[in-house]
Amino acid sequence: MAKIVVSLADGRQAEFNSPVTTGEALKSLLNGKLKNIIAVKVNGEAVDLSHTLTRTAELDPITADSAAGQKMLRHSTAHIMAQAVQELYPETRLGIGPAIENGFYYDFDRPQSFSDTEMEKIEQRMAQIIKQDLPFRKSVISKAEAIQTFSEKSEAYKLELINELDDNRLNLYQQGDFIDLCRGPHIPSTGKVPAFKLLSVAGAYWRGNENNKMLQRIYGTAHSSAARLKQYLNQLAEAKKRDHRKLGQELDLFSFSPEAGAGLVIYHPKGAILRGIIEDFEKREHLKRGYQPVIGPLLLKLDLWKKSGHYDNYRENMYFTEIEGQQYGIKPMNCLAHMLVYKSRLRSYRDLPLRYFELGTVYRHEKSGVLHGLLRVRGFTQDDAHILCTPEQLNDEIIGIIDFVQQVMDTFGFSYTLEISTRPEKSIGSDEDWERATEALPHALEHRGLPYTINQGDGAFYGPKIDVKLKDAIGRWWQCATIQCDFTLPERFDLCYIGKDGQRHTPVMLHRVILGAMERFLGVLIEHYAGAFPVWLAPVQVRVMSITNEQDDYVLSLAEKLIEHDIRVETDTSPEKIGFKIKEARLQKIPYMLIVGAKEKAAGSVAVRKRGAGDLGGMEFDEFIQQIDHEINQKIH
RNA sequence: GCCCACGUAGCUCAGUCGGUGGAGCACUUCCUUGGUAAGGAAGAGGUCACCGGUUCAAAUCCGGUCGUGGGCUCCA
Repeated sequence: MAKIVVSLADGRQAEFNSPVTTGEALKSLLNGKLKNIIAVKVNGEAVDLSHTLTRTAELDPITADSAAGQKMLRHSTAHIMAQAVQELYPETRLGIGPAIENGFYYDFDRPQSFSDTEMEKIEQRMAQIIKQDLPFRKSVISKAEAIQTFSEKSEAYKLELINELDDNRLNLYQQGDFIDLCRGPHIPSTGKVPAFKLLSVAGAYWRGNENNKMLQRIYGTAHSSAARLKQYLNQLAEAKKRDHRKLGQELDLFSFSPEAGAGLVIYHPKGAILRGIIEDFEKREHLKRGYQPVIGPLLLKLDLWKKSGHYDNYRENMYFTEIEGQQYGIKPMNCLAHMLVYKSRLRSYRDLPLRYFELGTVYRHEKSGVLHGLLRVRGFTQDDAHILCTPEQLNDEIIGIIDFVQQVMDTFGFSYTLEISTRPEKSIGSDEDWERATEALPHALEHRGLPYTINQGDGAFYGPKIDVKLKDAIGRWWQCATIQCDFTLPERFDLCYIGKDGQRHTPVMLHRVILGAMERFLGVLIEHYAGAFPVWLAPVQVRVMSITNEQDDYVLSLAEKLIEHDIRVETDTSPEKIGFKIKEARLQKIPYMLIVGAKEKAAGSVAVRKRGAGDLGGMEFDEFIQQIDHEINQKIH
């Protein structure tokens, strides 16, 4: 038999005359030290440390704190949790249990739901299993054997998975008496889990299909050390502090009222100002880029929604009403009125592209369980536009929108991810049009060298789309900007333009939003800045406060001057000590405090305190105005 | 919509075994005029989300409705 040569990337080598496990091979390469290594890549493929090498290979150790290692650690911890659950509650049947970002889950089918005390018991049993240091043993079996094994255990969900697999060689992993169907690889033994915690229990449909049974999903997390776990839990606690729902109340930006209805935002003065600032910014940016403002009605006749396809494809999300026997639909999208603007006269190819912009308020019937602060509501306002252009102009228009998105996101300091969503099952339009549109989108992104992922079957019913997603405080992604191709609606509405050839042609339409919904964007924005808005966005930019009530008149005169400079200002002339006034202004995250006592009043100056920087000392009033104006104009964040 | 949990003063939260509800902050009044993260005192504030049931008696137990939270499904 030929010699087996194993090597590491740094060139270290070892030779063996007979097959060895990867674990043994690594031991001899690393002088017996494996402490943090839980698996290994063999010629690029991740395998267990118990994997047997039969030929020469390059090894790349996977440590517990690497990305791949953490994922494996979490996946193995999911198995340990399943073992604990079945030992404690043998009537429980298994769903699936993968690693996810920052943790893992396992889905269980059990007649009773898991209570808090049961969760604690599960956690304790897991700790015991980890202490026992049971090895994860892999075995490769045939499909028939797998069916036999899981039939004996009455694991119907596992059987369903097995039956759908084409491969006749399946992997089983066993630790103690617990056996699971699993591709692997796993950590060598249960004792290699340094720190874990169960976090929550939630319902989850089997295989993500709402027609299937709802299972109980237990979420948990595992880390390569107790310190890392603690750090992660701290991070979660910190994230909660910047939750926009909490900040929205603390900063008096908005509220919801059960009396008004779920998912309907009540903007308080400061929230309304913030939104207004963003809307003003948006209007200017759109005008700069050749968009024309238009305004459509909130209700349109039902027949129009039938014509557009919304009634057939989007009815369950719409609200309807009746006026003098005539049926109306409340708009869930803004496109219809924009098409009516286009249709109001005959268009020439010389008119195109036409870019209609509207801060359009829409209402959608979202299922009650999905409502979520400002991030998912029933009434919201989109920074919506519809671009009508010739097919030849399509690419440039998409590129223009992508650049627009990039510039706006840079202004707010956001990073984001791009996704292309393709044709869904429920859709209208010809195969040919879908193909054309689906090609145009990646083309534009590639033209700008932007990375993206594909989201199969997640497009709108009328066309494919590019989605821009932003992250909230807890790490959830929310779709904000979206660019959607549409060849269908212009046809349905008989839109046309006269081409160079004197003939009628159908224009192409792009639906697009930049911020998406003002509500959602505000929510993400609040979390992004943790409520400490840059000066240009802050609802209150300056609070002027007196040291003693002797200076109240001076405070009021300063406030007047600031208002003349278009600075948003509040005054504090309460008979409190200055420390108390500062505390209150800090809690409101106001960017600048102007503190004036007898000294400043006499000199006509101000003492400036800046959020994050502290006491800046005395300053001439004009100097302060210059400084804050600069910050506002440059939109410094 | 589905699963689980929760709903007590404007806010954050106590409230034991079923026996007519408390604290801190905020608010009002008074005192205090103090130079960079909480000065002091008094007062007011509640149909314990709502509706129904069990009970001599319900914030507490049960059912329903509304709302909220964590998820699933679905979307900006």
